Amino acid sequence: MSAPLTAEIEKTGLSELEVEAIEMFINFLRLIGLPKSVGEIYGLLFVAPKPLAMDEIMERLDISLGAASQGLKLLRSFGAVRVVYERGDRRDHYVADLELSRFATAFIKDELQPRMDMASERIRRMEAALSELPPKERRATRERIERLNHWLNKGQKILPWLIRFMKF
Amino acid sequence: MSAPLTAEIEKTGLSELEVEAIEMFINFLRLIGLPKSVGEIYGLLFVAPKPLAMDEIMERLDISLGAASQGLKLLRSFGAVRVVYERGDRRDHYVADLELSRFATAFIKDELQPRMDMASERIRRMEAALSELPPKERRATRERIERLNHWLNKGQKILPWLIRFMKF
DNA sequence: CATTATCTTCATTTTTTCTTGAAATTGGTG
DNA sequence: CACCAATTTCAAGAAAAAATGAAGATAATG
Repeated sequence: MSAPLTAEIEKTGLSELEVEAIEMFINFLRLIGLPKSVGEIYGLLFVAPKPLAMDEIMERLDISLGAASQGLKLLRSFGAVRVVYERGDRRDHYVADLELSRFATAFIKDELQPRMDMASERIRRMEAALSELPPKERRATRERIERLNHWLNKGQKILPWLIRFMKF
Repeated sequence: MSAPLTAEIEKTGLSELEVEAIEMFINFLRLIGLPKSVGEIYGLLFVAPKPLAMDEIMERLDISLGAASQGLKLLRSFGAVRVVYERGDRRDHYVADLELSRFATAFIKDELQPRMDMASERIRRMEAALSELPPKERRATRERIERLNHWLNKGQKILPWLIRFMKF
């Protein structure tokens, strides 16, 4: 097999640059619970020199119609991807929003904050359940619950700060 | 079905307090990619008034030998759980370390930092691959890679700070 | 040092999550 | 307004992750 003259990787039809970007985003987005296909799509769009239509994305990444549609829908919902209209083409075209903090804020909003709210309620219920405990265990258990509460508050405090930091 | 006289929930053998703690930790630890069984174990130990042996954990949570052994191994590796010796009992007994920051630091060390290191290398390779690009696209692409780099540095900067904040 | 309780490992099974693609829907176009 | 390209949805299939438990390893005890 001869070395390619361009950066195209024959087998995949993706340049080395694209492959690196795609793999990077697969890795990072997986960290916040997003499926591989979503990382692929965002990675491809992140380095794309021009807006891509869904069928181009499907073809270049070799993913299904459904994965492309659902992945783009999710990325749109995060604001991580935007639709741009290309004159003379019926298809929607997509560009990456380069503001990576969108992923973090979406994660906080969709995953972290709801769990923290639930945790607050749980802590309240745990405090109520303390009375059912043998008196001997009460003090130590109350302290542990207090510690949970402390952590939760700390988390709640740092989140807005973190968001601001990420947005620069 | 009559209301239980104690806090024991007949069906599960777990008190309401324990159930709340367990569910809370299942939820939070899942966020950092840990399986349900690990959250269950830590949650149970977090509110346990005394050290528990592995077989007690298995029985109370109704999980398998393997899940208990592997979960405890992982938690030990994080420092989230410690072994204490109970005189006159051959079994290892476990207590939760209450310092929740251990999970965060383990996550950073095991998941986040390695990916950041990989990303650094990728960015270097992407910069090298720029030369293969049509000159027209180079500037814009270089800027995007630069933006990735910027984010990565920002991340690297904030991590030690975050860790310190969590440890108080 | 043989016995036995305890614990770990790992091949298999189960469960969960992700992807696929056909069918239904939408919306632009002639 | 009928057509058809583009997109969404979702039931079924595939892949990945987690749980199980038997077999093997370890270590305490008499």
